[in-house]
Amino acid sequence: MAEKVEMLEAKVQHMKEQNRTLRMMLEIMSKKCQKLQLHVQEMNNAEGSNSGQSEFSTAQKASQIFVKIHPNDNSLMVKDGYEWKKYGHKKTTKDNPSPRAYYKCALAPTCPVKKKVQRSIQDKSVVVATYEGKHNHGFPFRDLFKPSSATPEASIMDNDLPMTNISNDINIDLCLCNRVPTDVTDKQQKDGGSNIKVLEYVNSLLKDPNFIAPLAEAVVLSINSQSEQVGLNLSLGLPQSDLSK
DNA sequence: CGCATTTGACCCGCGC
DNA sequence: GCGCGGGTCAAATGCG
Repeated sequence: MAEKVEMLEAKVQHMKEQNRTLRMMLEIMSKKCQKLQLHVQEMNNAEGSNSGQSEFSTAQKASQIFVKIHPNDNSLMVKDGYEWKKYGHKKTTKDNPSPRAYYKCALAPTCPVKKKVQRSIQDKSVVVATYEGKHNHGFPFRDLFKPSSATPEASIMDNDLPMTNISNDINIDLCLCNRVPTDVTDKQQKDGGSNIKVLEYVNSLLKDPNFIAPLAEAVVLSINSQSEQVGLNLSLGLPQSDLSK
């Protein structure tokens, strides 16, 4: 009996820790969201003074992400949580001798989103994924956090999305789920030991699917509920996902 | 057998 | 008008 009570207490303690971590993350996300709102306001003001310019549309603009892969990996597959159907391939292109693959979003037959994937001409261990269009369906959370969808070697390093300057931190934080523990960036190394411990703890939590899926959903819903006030819709570090539909 | 991937052919826009 | 190159289609192929 006493053992059971101890076990339950331990569980409660564990849940409390998880809760605290979740709250911390939500707090951080809220702060970032506030920064984002400020930046959007600045952008809107700037656009207003630029009356002659055409309207900015993220749906029309192609965005790029850079994904580090294993140098021997020739698959040109970029795991970003969505399902993609390959519909074309080019052995070489004029500006880049590496093969290029063409993908369509396979999650919805009517989804217009396309993706081009090609190795970077500068760094062969990096592939450049170019996204065009906007998803007209929700984001597949389960697929994103399925172990099989997180390529060990692949980690999103940087992106050139329209929101890069203002929400890069958000992207990097949430993309940790795609990282292996050994994949420590320079930035993380500079942060010192305490951050590494936090990272280890976060990694242990990230291995628990029962924790991950509700966490991600809660975080994104929280952000989006705030973002709706300024007409924004954030993604999990991914280009132009549409979570609210 | 069904589905995903591969790959050569074809289409179309653009520059000369 | 022609050639080139990027993008797409669809038959062939491979795999579970």
